[in-house]
Parts: sequence; C-alpha cells; structure tokens
Amino acid sequence: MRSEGRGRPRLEQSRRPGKTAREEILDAAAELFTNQGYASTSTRAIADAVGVRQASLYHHFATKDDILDALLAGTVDAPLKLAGELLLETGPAAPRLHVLIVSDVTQLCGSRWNLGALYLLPELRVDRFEQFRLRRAVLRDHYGNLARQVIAECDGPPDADDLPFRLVESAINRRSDDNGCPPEQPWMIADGALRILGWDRDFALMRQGTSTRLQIEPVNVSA
Amino acid sequence: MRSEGRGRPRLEQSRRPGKTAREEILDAAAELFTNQGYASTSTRAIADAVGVRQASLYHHFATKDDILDALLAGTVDAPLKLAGELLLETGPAAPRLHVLIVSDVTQLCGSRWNLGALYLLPELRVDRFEQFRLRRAVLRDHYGNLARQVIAECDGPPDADDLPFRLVESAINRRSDDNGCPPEQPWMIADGALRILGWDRDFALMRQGTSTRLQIEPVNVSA
DNA sequence: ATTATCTATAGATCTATAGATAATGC
DNA sequence: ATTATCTATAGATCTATAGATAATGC
Repeated sequence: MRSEGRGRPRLEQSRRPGKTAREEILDAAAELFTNQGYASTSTRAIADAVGVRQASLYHHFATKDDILDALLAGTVDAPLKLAGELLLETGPAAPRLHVLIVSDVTQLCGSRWNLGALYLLPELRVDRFEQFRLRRAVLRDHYGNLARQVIAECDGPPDADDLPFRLVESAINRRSDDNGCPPEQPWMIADGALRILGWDRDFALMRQGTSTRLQIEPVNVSA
Repeated sequence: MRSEGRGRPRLEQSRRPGKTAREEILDAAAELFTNQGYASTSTRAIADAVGVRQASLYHHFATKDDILDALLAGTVDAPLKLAGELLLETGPAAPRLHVLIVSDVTQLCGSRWNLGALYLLPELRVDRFEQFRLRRAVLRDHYGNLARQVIAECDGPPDADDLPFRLVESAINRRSDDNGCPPEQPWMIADGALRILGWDRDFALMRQGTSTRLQIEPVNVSA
C-alpha cells in the first residue's frame, strides 16, 4: 500500500488501507476500539494490526488518547458543517431537518467503522476530550433548533425537540446490535423524526426533495 | 451500615449502601463503571470505594467480568417480565406499548446509576456476556412485536417497528449527556413512540390510562 | 540532516491466588 | 468449623521513553 518512504523500512509489509502511517494507525485503532473497546485495546494490539512495533506508534501520536481524539474529531466535522449551513437557510424547517438527518444517518451507517459507539464512553468525561464533547453538544443544539422550528410550524409536541438527535444516534445502536443498518435506515429515521415532531404531510414528496438535494438515490416510501 | 458479621472485621468502616458486602461491591462498581468506564476501572479502585482490600472482592465474585454481568442482569429482568406479560394481553396494542415505555424509561432515568450506558460496550461482545445480549435481544423483540401491532392498527409506517425500542434506550444517552433526565422524559418518549408508529389520537387520555395502571403520578400533556 | 522505523526497557500498573487471621456459630 | 476479611505476591501486562539504525533528501 505505502510506497517505500523516508525512514527506516518496516520489518513487515503494510496491510492497512491509508496513504500515510498515521492513516493506517487510525484505521487499525478504529477497528479495535469499536470491536474490543478503547481501554481494552493495548497500543501493542494496534501496532500488531498495523504491522509495526509498539513504540513506533509514538512517532505519530504522543499518547493513546490522541489516537481516540483524532478518530472522534473526524466524525463530527461534516455533520456540524452541514447543520450550520442548513440553519442559515430560510423557509420551512422540515425539509432542512430531513436533509440533515438523511445525510448524518447515511454517514453513521456507512462509515467503515462504527465509531459512534464510542460517543458514550465514560472515558470521554475527562478534560482531554472536552473539545469533542463540546462539538457534539453544538451539533445536538443545531438539531434542537431545527426541531423547535418544525414543532412550531406543525403545532407539534413542544417537549420532543431533543428526539430527532436521539433518533439519528440510534442508528449507532442498531448498527452495533445487527452488525449493520438496512439501506432504508436513513429515510426511516428522517421520516420518523418529522412524524414525532407532529409533521404529517407527504413523505414521498419530502424524500424526493431530500434525495435531489443530497444527490443520493431515493428509497421508496414503504407506507 | 452493615452490622458486624461473621468473618474477620474490616479495617475501615463501610461507606456504601447495601445490606451485604456483595451489594456494596455492586454499588461501588456501578458508580465507577458508569463514570470512568469498565476496563478503566481497576478492581483496586472498586475495593477502595467499598472500603476493603482488593483481594477481598474475590471472596464475592470470581472475576471482574462477573461483577459487570451481575449489574447488567439486574437491568433487564424487570422490563423483560413486564413486556412478556403485556404481550399476552389482548386488546389494542397502543396502550400496552405506552405502559411498557413509561415503565422502562422511568426505570432508566431513575435508577441509582446509569447502567444502560454500558449496553454498547464492545467488551460485551465476548461469550461471557452472551446471556445478557440474548435477554436484551428478546426485550427488543417484544418491543418490535408490540410496535408492529400498533402500526397495523393505525396503518402506520411498516419500517418503524424498531424505533420505539431505540427511543426508550435514548433515555440512557440523554441521562449521560445532561447528567439526568427531565421528569417528563418517560411520557415524552412514550407519546413520541406512538406518534412515530402513526398513532395520532388522544394523548392525554392515553397518559391517564397508563398512569392509572402503573400507579405513577401523571404528567400533564404539554401540547 | 531528517525521517521513520527499530530494539530494549523502566516503572507502573493490574488481576487473581495462596495462605494467615479474627470474628461468629455449633 | 465456617466465614469474611487481611497480607503478600506471582506473573502478566501496559504506556511511554531512550537511544540505535537504515532509509531518503540536500
């Protein structure tokens, strides 16, 4: 995979996807963290999965925490950016929320490893990960913002504003329980989020609009 | 807390709730596992939190895994029992699902420690915890069963049958993110679950029936 | 000279076991 | 005798650092 580079050659051939050693390490760590747990995965195990010596990891990451942080940061950036853009748009909130959800759930279900399963780790409660916790809280707040607009538009239940975010993240649990999501998962969750906010109009039309905007192949409404 | 018992006296006084040493250990472990993580919590830390020597734990539990298993088992028993009973009843499914959800979410939000946060631990993927995984899968299946009945009754979206279970467990995430749930959380989730299945009738009446059956004080419908 | 790897290891754990000890129960 | 604790420790880790080595770049 890697062409021969600068430093001393490795003893074993590279087996991981990734153009750089850093990417190889992140891929191996993601697999092990999601399948065996963060604290239960030793730096030795990561190194073995990459095909380098344990100490070599420390040329690329100062600590084990830094590896986890790099993985987590990568999962919130895109959703946060999209949510920020959608919040600035005008017009009815329902289609914007629908787009955000389909995009996020597609990402959560389709990413190479189910990194979302690490979001609830008690290990993240320390200072080291405050940055990540804050960014996820901002994303949650953006969801709440859009949700409250939808509720106002449909005269829906005022308390339900946190539920769309929770439904989106439930894709993580489903993927973990079933070793994957069904292809319709993003649409199912997006429709469900609108329904739970009191929106009850033409779901087929809504899906059409979202699939056009995201340039994702649409999935038929099943009801 | 404990009256002087059979064996050699402890060096330190007991500081934990629990009538037996076993209960004290479980309480300490629950606090540490949910706040610092399972693998990151050493048996020494548990022993310190109880006020005994590290080796003394092994008189009550053969391994650290056994402590976790005992904690997890305690969280599924009651929901599983109630779900089984409700499934055997006849009549419309919506009120039965509503009762199950209010009961389960009340439990998830009100238990002393947020043990649900351990459900997604990758560490549970090993044989040792198959029993627990199976029981949780059965509970999920019961939810799916009731959900499909509601969907049939209301001509709701057929794909949504997994979502009530996911909404219920989202209370775990909320509790983790906000260090607690608002008091209306069980009702909000129960109503939301029905709504997402296409049920859209008198929520106030439904809450009334559930609160009567569970002998829980009702919470006003906010919409 | 710089870079990325390697070997070797310090020092700090961590789980679990062996066996002694100090209570109560019979 | 039985029970629940204690002390002590074996043996296996685990993270991170120090310093050597083998490439490329200038």
